[in-house]
Amino acid sequence: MMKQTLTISIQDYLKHIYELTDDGKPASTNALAERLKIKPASVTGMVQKLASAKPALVEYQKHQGVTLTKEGERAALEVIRHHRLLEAWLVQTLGYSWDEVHDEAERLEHVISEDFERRIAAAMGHPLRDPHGEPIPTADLKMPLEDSTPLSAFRPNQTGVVQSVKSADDDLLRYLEALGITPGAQFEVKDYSSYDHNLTMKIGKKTSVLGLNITSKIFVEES
Amino acid sequence: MMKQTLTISIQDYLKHIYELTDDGKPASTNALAERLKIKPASVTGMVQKLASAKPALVEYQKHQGVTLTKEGERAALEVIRHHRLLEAWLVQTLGYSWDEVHDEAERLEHVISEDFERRIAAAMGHPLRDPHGEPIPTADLKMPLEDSTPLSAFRPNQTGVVQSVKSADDDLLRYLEALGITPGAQFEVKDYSSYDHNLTMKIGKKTSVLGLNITSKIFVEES
DNA sequence: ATAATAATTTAGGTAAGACTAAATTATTAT
DNA sequence: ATAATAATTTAGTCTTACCTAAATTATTAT
Ligand SMILES: [Mn+2]
Ligand SMILES: [Mn+2]
Ligand SMILES: [Mn+2]
Ligand SMILES: [Mn+2]
Repeated sequence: MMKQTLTISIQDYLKHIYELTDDGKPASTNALAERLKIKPASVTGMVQKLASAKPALVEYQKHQGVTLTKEGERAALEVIRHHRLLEAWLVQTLGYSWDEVHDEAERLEHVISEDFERRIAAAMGHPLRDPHGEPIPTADLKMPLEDSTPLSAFRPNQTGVVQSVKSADDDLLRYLEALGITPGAQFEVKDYSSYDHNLTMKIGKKTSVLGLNITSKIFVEES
Repeated sequence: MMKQTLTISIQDYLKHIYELTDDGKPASTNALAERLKIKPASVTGMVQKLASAKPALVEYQKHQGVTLTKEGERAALEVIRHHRLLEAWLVQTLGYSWDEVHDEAERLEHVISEDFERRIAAAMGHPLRDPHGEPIPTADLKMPLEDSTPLSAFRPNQTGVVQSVKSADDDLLRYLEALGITPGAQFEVKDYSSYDHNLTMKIGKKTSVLGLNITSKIFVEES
């Protein structure tokens, strides 16, 4: 159980690898590069380093992409817990809106102490989700099981509740908020177009037509 | 008016140069190195860089030490404002004690946004001093004038009020708190020893004898 | 005024983490 | 099965910010 502090860069790599391997498949060099906004060549270099670190943080084989080791996953969950707790805290105590919190949390996540983490978690009563509806890893670094499907899989007459919005795009978040699409919102699917995959949805009194680009980022529970 | 973000290292150099030049005299290479906990040779290198930056951040001549330019001073005050607002914020909203806040603020000061700065300042009602009694630079980056003298200059029968404690040593801070020596505390000097410069002080019901090492770090106003 | 000492600077190196350009390997379409 | 294309890796640079060792300059004591 090594407690050596990982660099901010490494923390970001691990966090993004965690998110990219959510589907069980290894994260590709290019996908990681795009997420991290750096060049693929740089990713290869770092990934090789992480794979040969004292306790290896990732599993890596040339051209096969990367996955996290147990150690790497722990470190990733630590960063994700920081990030999501911070987002919740910024909203709850400083009046940030859900489209403003991500960038601030992105920088704070790497520098807060474990003590700070504990204090904000306790101050908020140990919240289970961040402002976007994403689950917050527990203090012992277990990621709560998710039970939600992408809205894009829904079809007319199905109803449900919005659980989370997986996006850090502040324009999109403001747009969705204006439509009433935020965690907890109830909706009914009214129409579906097989050509462009548009979904017509009723939320409250509003009816909105959403493209696949959006519906694939909204996760919901059927009801 | 350049808004290019300075590196964390540079921000720390400027902050420490500000504090070291408080007395009007330039900061020496060695003094800076000690504060920054790096080697003097490294300080020389950085200081040369800061002096020849696009808008120069410091004034520097070989063997003469450094002082801040207007630009450098602005940047230093920005960091110091962050630091002190953060310390106040940590105490007021998360229950930190005055001996716990410094290290946390030391890391956060470099990554919070101007928006975050504004929000915590407003949430606290724009406090004038940090938990150690140090003045917080205003939003337009003016350092409030200080009107306090070191306790070490006091002699028997003089009375006063503690204004600030200039120390980041958490052991010392806890010790002083136990003696009742915190900002706002009233005291009377009972005795002075010219041999060791010890001062015997009465604070509330407690009487304590403090050495020069401590009395030179406590700043007070006579009353 | 000199010599010893202290402070500072120069020179040369290292480690992180990025980049570009070129080479290699995989995948896809013909 | 080949050829074209896409993804990935290698090799070599660059910048930042440190370091050590050696040289230089300043200060202090004799
Ligand atoms: Mn986020
Ligand atoms: Mn980050
Ligand atoms: Mn402080
Ligand atoms: Mn700092």
